[in-house]
Amino acid sequence: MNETAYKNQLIEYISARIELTQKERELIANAYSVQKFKKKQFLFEQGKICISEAFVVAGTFRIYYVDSKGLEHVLYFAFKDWWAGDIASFNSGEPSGLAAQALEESVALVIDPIKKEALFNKIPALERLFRIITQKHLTVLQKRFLLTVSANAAERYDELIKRSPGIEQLVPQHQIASYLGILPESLSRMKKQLLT
Amino acid sequence: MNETAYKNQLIEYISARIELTQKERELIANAYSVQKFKKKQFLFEQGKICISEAFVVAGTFRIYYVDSKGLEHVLYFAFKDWWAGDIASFNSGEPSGLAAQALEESVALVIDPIKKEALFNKIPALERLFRIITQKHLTVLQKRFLLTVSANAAERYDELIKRSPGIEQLVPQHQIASYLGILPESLSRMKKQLLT
DNA sequence: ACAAAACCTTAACTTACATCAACGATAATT
DNA sequence: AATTATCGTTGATGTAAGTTAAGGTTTTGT
Repeated sequence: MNETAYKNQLIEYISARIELTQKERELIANAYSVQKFKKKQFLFEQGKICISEAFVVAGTFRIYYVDSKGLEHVLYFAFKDWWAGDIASFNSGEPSGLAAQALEESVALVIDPIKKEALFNKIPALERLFRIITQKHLTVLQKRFLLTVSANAAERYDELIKRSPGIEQLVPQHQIASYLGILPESLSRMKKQLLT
Repeated sequence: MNETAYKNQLIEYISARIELTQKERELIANAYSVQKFKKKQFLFEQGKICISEAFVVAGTFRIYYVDSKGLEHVLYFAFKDWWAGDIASFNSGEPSGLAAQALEESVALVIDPIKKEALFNKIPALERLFRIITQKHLTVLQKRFLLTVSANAAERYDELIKRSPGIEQLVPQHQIASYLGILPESLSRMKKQLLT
């Protein structure tokens, strides 16, 4: 697959949501750059400034946080056609509290804050689209938070499997445990119990 | 305090962030309506469509979720100069998963989705401001989520007291427990232990 | 092809917080 | 002022998930 094909994937994603002229398509395609990632390679790292916002076109990333005790917590997985970034760092220029790492060979379209700002000024409808995307992300995170505080690990596991069937083929089990907020040992135990 | 004074509070909040002409100030002041709330009165209710987005000018609201077991979980408190709403329901027209209730006599400036959309079209800079506010809300929720999964109740309590000193004078202790994700009994016990 | 990582499972033990129940102190309502 | 809710505390007991440790399997890199 060549660069143009990857970029067309983003153009399709955007033009399914807002109207784009040919000129605007070119502006967008030129603003983003194609980046390939080997397994375990980072899109951005915790503690460094995140100047990469990415649209995943192939593969999978895990976006996670390492706490003060050294434990990792997966905030979300980014699959094909998802966005990956640290909004806080990307917009403020402060060091990121998150890291994003490829779980397999992956490809992403990446933009930096300056180019994104310039795009917004040239294509106002894009700014509106990103406002709506951010709202959507907020509602998803809100649901995730409320589920985390109101349901136990087995219920959260059920919900994940329902919402993302096939995720167990894409993501190692200890990463799923980290997403659920439990240890791999606990997930293993839980799955054994669910069988009975 | 009269209605104009309340509306000026919002105008000040906005004009501290973006430039506003006199005409735009009037447009904003006319789009919002002043609503007074008695203790325990609802700004919006879970299960009903939320067509109210509010800027709190006096008092305090709790925004919370009632889970399938009937337990309440406080998502956040909205104090003076904070926003309160359910973005998901407000924007989609679907029933709200949240409720917002006044914890004391309170006053809020309220707008509905149609008037807000109209305002955005008349004042494009306002749309940009709300994109930034939504991003900010997302980063706050993200921090709250990561703290919830990585720290124990005592650490979360410390963080809350540091971030919102004086909150214990404003909000009853069982609401703080609900915000922390523990039962009132656990918070009571915890505070006793912290004293030793 | 082999060694080294990475990953998964099981078991015994520990811990943070929930649950259930009872009681005193405030605050709201008539 | 009296009555009723609401709120905070304490104690005994229960439980989901963490911790530690070990062994087996699969994947990766050279």
